Amino acid sequence: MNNDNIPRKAAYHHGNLRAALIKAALVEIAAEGPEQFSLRGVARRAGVSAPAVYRHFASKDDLLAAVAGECAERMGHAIGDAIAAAPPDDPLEQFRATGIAIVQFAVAHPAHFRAMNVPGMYDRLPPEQRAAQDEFVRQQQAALAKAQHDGYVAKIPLDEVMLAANSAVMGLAHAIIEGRLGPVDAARATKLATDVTHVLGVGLVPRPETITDPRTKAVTPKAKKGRYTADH
Amino acid sequence: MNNDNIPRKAAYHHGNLRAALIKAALVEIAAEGPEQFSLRGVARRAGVSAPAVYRHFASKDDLLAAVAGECAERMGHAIGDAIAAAPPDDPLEQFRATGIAIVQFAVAHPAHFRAMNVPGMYDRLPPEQRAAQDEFVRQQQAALAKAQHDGYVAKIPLDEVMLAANSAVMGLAHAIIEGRLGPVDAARATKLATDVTHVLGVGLVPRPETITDPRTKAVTPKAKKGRYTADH
DNA sequence: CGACCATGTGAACACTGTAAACATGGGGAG
DNA sequence: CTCCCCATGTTTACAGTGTTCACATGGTCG
Repeated sequence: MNNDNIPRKAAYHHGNLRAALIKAALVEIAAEGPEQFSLRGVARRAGVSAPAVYRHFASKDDLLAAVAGECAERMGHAIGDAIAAAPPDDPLEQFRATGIAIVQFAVAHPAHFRAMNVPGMYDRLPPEQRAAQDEFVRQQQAALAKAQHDGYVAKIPLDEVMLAANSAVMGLAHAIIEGRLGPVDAARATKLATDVTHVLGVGLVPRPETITDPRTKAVTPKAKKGRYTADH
Repeated sequence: MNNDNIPRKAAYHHGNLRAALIKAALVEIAAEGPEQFSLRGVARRAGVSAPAVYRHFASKDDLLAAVAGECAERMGHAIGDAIAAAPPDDPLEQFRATGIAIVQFAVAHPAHFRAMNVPGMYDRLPPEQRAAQDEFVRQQQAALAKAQHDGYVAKIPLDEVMLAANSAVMGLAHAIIEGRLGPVDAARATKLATDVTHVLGVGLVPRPETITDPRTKAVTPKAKKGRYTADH
């Protein structure tokens, strides 16, 4: 994101420490995991003494928030690429691609993924990166809205679908990197993500007016213009 | 699980330290969160000096695994209760209830929930509690299988449905306790879980042979005895 | 009763995050 | 060009951590 030959604020003793620290933190966090992550370790890695970090970050948590922001940005790019690579005339497939991209990113960079999925991290994200993340969500939502408008998706409220889909994807990513599914390589991760989004997708395809309903309890989309009845 | 008046191994200096330590760790972890969790802190809380912990646990991680096991056991009980409270003749609703129970547990005890959802924790779980967790999964799967057999659930492979449903529930729980959905109280958590399981449920209800399909790309359940085609 | 061994303690080590005082050197004012 | 200032980095220090070792204690069993 920043070339060293363009010192935005100033070129100081180190060159551009803040950026170097974030970069060092990224490799430290990838090597040790976000829990073993040590401020002194990244300082060592950057060839600098520990308190120097405090000239650029208020605390260890602040540094962590910065790297989380960087991670969010990278994942955002991966997602953007996935959208771009999906069929441009198929918004549902675009939406689905975002989910698969997230799982792939998580399995490729588990530590980075976990670094940004930490309680309260979203609120602590640097505003710029948070905006980027919001922008991605907006894109995702737009694709889904278009898919729904084009008739690919049942008329369930958008935010509910978004929540369910994102929850499923995030949950799958967590399950994988927590090792609950055993060792999972990139190929298998893609397979699992495909399966999960497939199950979701089955639910999202609009259904005809009458459906086979063994009992009257379950979903009955007859009366109210396509809005299914919940049972609570 | 263990009454103090039944000292299984022996009654020693403290009474039953191991159990007391786990209990102390549970309140410590609930108060400080699983990252700030401090071995010395729980030792203090138990009125004992730090190295005493090492007579009962090999390391801090080992202690954490024990509390995670305790948490898993508690959540397992909550899930069991939820299944018992669901309509006994409605396996799909039972399955759904497990998901809602998980989200409710997560929002009620976020720190405990996070303590057991940590990379590699499942493998480190005490065998007994891991067995308990496996047993819960088995129950869940049985309910789902029965639901499918009874015609409530489309003929998607069971493990895929399990994965999708559990991913969605876990993802929702994570999203809530990470604060990405803003402040969420118990009532709202239940609402969200209901919504998500509802979206999923819509997908799980069997659909007739022919469906409204705007293009030929999407799901087309015609030929292969109910197995939908994936697109990769 | 007496010895043993499981259980708990105190001191110590390497490490961590963080604060305060001090050193340094590049860039702008004169 | 010179000089001073202030942003940047260092040294030292402190409290707290996980963990180990040598030692104290006391219940249990021969």
